Amino acid sequence: MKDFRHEHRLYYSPVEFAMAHLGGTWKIPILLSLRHGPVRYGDLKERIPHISHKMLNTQLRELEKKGMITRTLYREKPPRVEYALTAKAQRALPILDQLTAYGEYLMAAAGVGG
Amino acid sequence: MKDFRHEHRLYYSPVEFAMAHLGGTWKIPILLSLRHGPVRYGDLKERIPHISHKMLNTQLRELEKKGMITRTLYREKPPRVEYALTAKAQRALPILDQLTAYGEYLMAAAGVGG
DNA sequence: CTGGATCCTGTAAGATACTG
DNA sequence: CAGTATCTTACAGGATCCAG
Repeated sequence: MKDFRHEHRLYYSPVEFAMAHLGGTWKIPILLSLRHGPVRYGDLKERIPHISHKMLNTQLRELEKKGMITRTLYREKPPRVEYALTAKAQRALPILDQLTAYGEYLMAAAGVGG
Repeated sequence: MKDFRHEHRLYYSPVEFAMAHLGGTWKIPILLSLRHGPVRYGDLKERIPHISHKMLNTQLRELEKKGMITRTLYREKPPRVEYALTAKAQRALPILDQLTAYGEYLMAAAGVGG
């Protein structure tokens, strides 16, 4: 596999490119929280325990920029904003489910979380 | 999902636990390089472009500690060390293949790497 | 309600040089 | 050949305050 650049960053493999879209602490929880349809900012914040204000915003901006989610502003008062998965992100859902299952397997193997 | 601790670290979900075993820049390339059988340190270093001496060692130690790989020392001269996947890690291979495929899809969607 | 800006800390990760 | 130690830089992520 040949290296390639994208948005000023160097990648070494397709997996690394995929991880740039899914990796880190928060991207997967956010994507999973959107799997059943659009969710607004405040609800997202409630659904994802421990996420800080800043990280939720940062990650939403990144996911939007990468074309994984859409942002829709409804000009009401107070304003409402809804986030939703794009087709690109929906294609990742089966993998995320497998990652969840694998994580549960690892937890059992490590004897935690029971 | 209830939070849990493991090895002094706090996790919020099974996915996050799985990502601790697979995430970062180098763990997946290392695991994929071991998929067809044991590989020695030097060969591993050659097979994984751009990885530094230090990162290879650090990640190998981490993977070993997490029970994802085994380390076998052969007391020859010069000494030989072989790394191999454990059953736990082998269970991740299908997911890594899907991540590769998804990465290729994302690359095509982004118009890179062709 | 939604979002941005700033400051601060811990960890990831590269470069380099050294050891059995 | 395989591995360690040290130094340094970049970024992830938290706390807090400000704004449309």
